[in-house]
Amino acid sequence: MQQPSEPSKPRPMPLGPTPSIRRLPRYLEVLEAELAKGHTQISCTTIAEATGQIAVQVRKDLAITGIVGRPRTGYQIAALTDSIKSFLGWSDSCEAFLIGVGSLGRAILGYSDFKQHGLDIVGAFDADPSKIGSLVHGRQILHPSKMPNLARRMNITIGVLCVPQKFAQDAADLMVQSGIRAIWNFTRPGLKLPPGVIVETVQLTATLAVLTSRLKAMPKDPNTCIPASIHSKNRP
Amino acid sequence: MQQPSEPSKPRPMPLGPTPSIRRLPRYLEVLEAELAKGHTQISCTTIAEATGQIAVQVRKDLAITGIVGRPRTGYQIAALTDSIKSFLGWSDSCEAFLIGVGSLGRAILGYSDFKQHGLDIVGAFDADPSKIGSLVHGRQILHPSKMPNLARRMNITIGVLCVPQKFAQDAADLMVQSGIRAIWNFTRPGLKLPPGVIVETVQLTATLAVLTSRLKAMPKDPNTCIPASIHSKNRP
DNA sequence: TAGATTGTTAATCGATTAACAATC
DNA sequence: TAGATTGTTAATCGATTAACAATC
Repeated sequence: MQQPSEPSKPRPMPLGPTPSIRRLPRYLEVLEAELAKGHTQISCTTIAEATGQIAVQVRKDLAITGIVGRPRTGYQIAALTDSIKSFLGWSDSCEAFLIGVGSLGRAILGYSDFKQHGLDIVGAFDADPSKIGSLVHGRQILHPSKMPNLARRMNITIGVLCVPQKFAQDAADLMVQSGIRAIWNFTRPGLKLPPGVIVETVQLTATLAVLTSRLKAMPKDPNTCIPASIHSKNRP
Repeated sequence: MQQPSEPSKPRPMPLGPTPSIRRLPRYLEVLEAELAKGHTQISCTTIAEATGQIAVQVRKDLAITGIVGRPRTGYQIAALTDSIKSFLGWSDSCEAFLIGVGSLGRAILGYSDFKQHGLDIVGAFDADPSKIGSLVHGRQILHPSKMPNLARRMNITIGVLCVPQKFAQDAADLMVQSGIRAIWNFTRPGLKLPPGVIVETVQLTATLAVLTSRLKAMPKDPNTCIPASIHSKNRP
């Protein structure tokens, strides 16, 4: 699969299909659990069972990371973990800045798991004077005007955007000016950004829409989410 | 499209494809903005431009809600809004309970926008004795043991699951015992639930994986997220 | 060896996009 | 009327699944 014949040429880095990439973090969790059980090898069948998928899909997903398994034995857990992390850019956690320390920004700052998942938020910014200087989960809040210099000095390439909607475009512009090239966007989609800057927008309302519409479409109590009575299975 | 010939028969409620459903909330935002501008009519072309899509897709997406437009004029904004909200189950916001008032749970409780998006969190639970009784964004935190009775009394059908991973299955079981039939899950996927209970899992690490892997695959600075120098465009 | 598992090619499935007649 | 827009059928595209030879 990988042909390391010309290591000097800047190879066209494989992108990989989005659905596969989205499944990779889940596989990492399974690998960690299996390693904790004392196993060193794992097969696609095992991963598939643990994640509720079929083995072929797991195999295809793993293949995009460049890993090569062995028939009969499967994959070395350690090597597979490295391969996935390397592909995702999670080998060393990237340093990131966060702007907008409202309740969501605060929650993200407090979610320490991200450090294992490629993201280490090393700076937090907010324009609210009453917040500046205060500590939130160990980070001192700075004024956004400090971002450009600091980001360039620290070579920050990832920004987490959590400001209120009306400040979203300005804050994104500031990130771009600061040399940030990838934005994890918790504001609405539709930011105008120069080419070469990557955005991933988290739309919580999209998943909420799926949940509520499926609930509404359920066989029982079809037209409302406040059923007349939960127990009246067969009304006359 | 809609043939209201047999209103008494419990019609097989249309489900609709997930990608379309995920886009509907975004259209609602556009409709609200257009209404604020004083418009009463809107075409798919306009919605498509505002959301960065093509008109046919918007039309197909809107069609799943049952709305019928008029050639030349498009759709009545008010009627379209109602149709989307009705399809999503957002006409009246559903009352929901949240369990796990850590930093993420706190953020969700504080995010008042959800009330416009079909979700009104009217109860918050946490097993931590130091939290019980305290107010978080206007809700008093209760012990989880109070959930079953309260949920049945209030006919709660939606639960928001924000507990630490190790308590996830127990908390989900408690929700099911409480009569909750749809779970918005912020813990890891893989909850074991009886048939008929709907789960939507929010995997922030999945979107983070897409962001970091795309960044890693960018033409500039391909193999690291800490570039040697941002300004050295053409190194010799 | 036999059998489980891999990697890969082909078939299926579903969503997106294109094409176009119908309509206001 | 002419032209923009809708609803719908057909074509394309991409992802998932099935089938199978290769391998340890």
